[in-house]
This record gives sequence, C-alpha cells and structure tokens, in this order.
Amino acid sequence: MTKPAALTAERILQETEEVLRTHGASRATVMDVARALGVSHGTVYRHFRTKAELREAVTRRWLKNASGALVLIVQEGGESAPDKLRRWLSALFAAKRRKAGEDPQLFATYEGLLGEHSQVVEEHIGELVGQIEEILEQGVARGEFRYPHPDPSISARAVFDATAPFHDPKHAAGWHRSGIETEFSAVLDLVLLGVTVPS
Amino acid sequence: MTKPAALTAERILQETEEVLRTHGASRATVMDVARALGVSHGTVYRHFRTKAELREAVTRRWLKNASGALVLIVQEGGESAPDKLRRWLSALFAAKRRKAGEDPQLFATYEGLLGEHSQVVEEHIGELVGQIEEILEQGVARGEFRYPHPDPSISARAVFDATAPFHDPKHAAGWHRSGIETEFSAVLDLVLLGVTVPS
DNA sequence: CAGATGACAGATTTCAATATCTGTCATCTG
DNA sequence: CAGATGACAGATATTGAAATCTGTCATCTG
Repeated sequence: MTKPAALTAERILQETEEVLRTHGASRATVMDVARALGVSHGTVYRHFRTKAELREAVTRRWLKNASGALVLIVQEGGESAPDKLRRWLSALFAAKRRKAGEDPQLFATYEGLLGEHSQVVEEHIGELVGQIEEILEQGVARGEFRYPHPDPSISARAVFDATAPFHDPKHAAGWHRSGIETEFSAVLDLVLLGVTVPS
Repeated sequence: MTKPAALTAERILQETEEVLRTHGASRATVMDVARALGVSHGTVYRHFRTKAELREAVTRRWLKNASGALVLIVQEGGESAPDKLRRWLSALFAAKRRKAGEDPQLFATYEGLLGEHSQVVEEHIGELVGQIEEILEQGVARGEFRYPHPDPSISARAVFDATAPFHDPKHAAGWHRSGIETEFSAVLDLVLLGVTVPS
C-alpha cells in the first residue's frame, strides 16, 4: 500500500475531479469528496474555504490542461504565420472536441462549472486571445499578416470570436455532426483570407 | 364585445404565445391555453395533434417573425455588396439582441423551445444562410466579392458561422456586455476583409 | 354531421416532509 | 500546537404521495 501521504490541496483536487466524473456536477458534494478521501468534510474546508472555491479550482485546472499545449505552437519557429495560425486553431478545436467526445458526461459537468465561474473563463479566454495576438504579431512582423482592426488585441479577439463555433463549449453538441470539418475549414479559410496580406 | 370568432389555429397560436409569455416555457400547458381560450383541451387537440406540435408551430412563427425583415435587405438594389452584407448582419444582430433584451423571460422561453425543435431551427438557419449566399452572389457578380470556399453555399455558411457569437441564442447572455459592439464590428471587419476582392 | 366536450388511463409535475449538505467552531489528538 | 474532527444551525436536495396534465375517444349539440 502507498503511504497515506499528507492531505494536500492537489490531492483534494484530484479526488474532486474523480467525484465529478462519477457523480456529475450537480450531485458532487464536498461530503462525497471527503468520504472518497477518507477524511471528514471539515478537513476539506481547511484547504478550500467554500464549495464554490473548490469547484473553481478544479475548473481552472481543467482549462489549463486543455490549453497548455497550445503555447508551444506559438513559440515554435520555422513556419509561416498563416500556417501557424491554422495549426493553432486546429489544435484548439481538436483538443476541445476530444475532451467533449471521450467523456461526454465529464464534459457536460465542466460545461456546467464554466457557467458558475465566469471570472475563470474570462481569464482563460484572455490567455487564448493573447496567444492569437502573439501569432498575429509575428505574422505582421514578417509581412504576412495585416490587422483587421487597428488594435492588435481587438483583432485577435475577432479571430477568436469568429471561430467560436469550434471552441466554445456552448457549441459542443454540434462537434460530432458530419460536415463539421468542412464548416471548420471554411471558417478557417475565411479568417485567414481576412488577416492575410493580399499578394 | 367582439364576436367569438371561430377557433382557428392562428387564434390558438396567439393565445399560446401569451401563455408562454406569462407562464414560462416549462409551465405552459395545453390546458392553460384551452382555459385562456375558454374551450376544452380536447378542442385544442383538434387543431394540433400533440403538445410538441403546438410548441413547434409557435417556435416556427417566432423565428419567421425574427428574420422576416432581413429578406428585404437582400432584395434592395443601389448599394455595394459589402455595404449590404454589413447591413444585413447588423440587422440580424440588432433583431436578435432586441428580442433578447425587451423580454428576457420570453426569450429564455424560446431558447428552451429551440432546443426541442432542432428540425425547425435547421430550416431557419438554412433560410438565413440562403440569404447570405444571395448577397455573396450579388457581390461576386459585381466583382466586389470572392468566395472564400469554392462552394458558394459553404462560403455563406462560413460567414454565418463566423458571426455566430452575434446571432446564435447560445451567446445571448453576452449581448449586453459593454464592448460587444466593438467585438461585433471587429468580426464584421474581419469577415468582410475575407470575402472582399483586394483592391 | 362538423365541431366541441369531458371522462378516462397513464405520464408528468407539484409540494411538503424528510434527509442531506454547507460552513463554522469548540474540541480533540498525535 | 498544527491539523483533524464532528456537532450544530441554516440552506439545499431528495422523495413519494397527491394533483395535474396529455392524448384518446365515445358522446353530445347546433
């Protein structure tokens, strides 16, 4: 048996995720988590002041996991900016869709959680938009891109918004329709035409 | 007193809308409608075979009302295609946002109904995409637009999808945030750059 | 006889009683 | 004494019995 390592916030988060997976968002209680950990619920409250805080921490963790790999694409060199933007957006869509597909129950659960923590979601969006802005900036520097709006961050946001049907969980129900690939690629083409300097 | 005009399907739809407005989607029953009309519920079932059919008819009616004025913009002449597309998309956003704002209770109600009748929603989307396709076609004919995708209808769909945050009810919660106008106008610029022939 | 009715069976919803949960804190334990 | 506990007072969720609704159809009425 593994030794009963000290109860850490991290350990609680892991178990909470498991409880969310098995019970669903609306039925996951702090007591469930405490029971799963074999401690009293008071102990959990020592690490997270409220249930909302605990759920928020799990949400933040999940979002970070979902978008962590993307930053690598931004940093890579040796690729044209249009290719990079294309690859970044495709990776975002693929990651979200995979999450939604492999465990729909859990995904629905997180969808519920996202609604509860708009603050966290906004931070996440800010991070993603920041990455798009970075790619646009690289493209502009290379003479490949133009900003559709004078403000680079608003331009990046426009790219983010225009591709919303392919990364916003609100649209998850449609991510496994046939034809979705075609639609995605058509929007990608449209957006790229919009930001690319005419040859 | 007005004469008790024969009970028509139209009359039932009107009253159903009223009941939906006052009771909300989940609490609106066929019996409520029948009571409001002063008839037995069996009579309502003479015009609509099921509750679902009645709700669907109301939904269809509402969607038609929401998009009816747009077709006029498509048909107008004497305007460049970019201006027309801009105006059409702005009108769509304005109409949806107005609906959502003026009676949020009723809007939420219809949002629920839309989920029940995906068939009707798809028809509605098909109609809107058709109108966009028409505008694109006019623009291509005038040498102002290019198709981002070889297939005109897929191109139109891309324009529709790229502007989803500003017409899809799933995003309605954000339609009264400050900054939404800026975001909309940035996406509009991006999309128009995408479909416009470089000068 | 075309159109309306209301009784009926089964499905769904409501509501109030009951059980469980959240968050606090005085107390316990190693 | 740092960390864990569990009793406790609201708040929230569950449950199942009773009420209401859906959809049908034999019957009624003008």
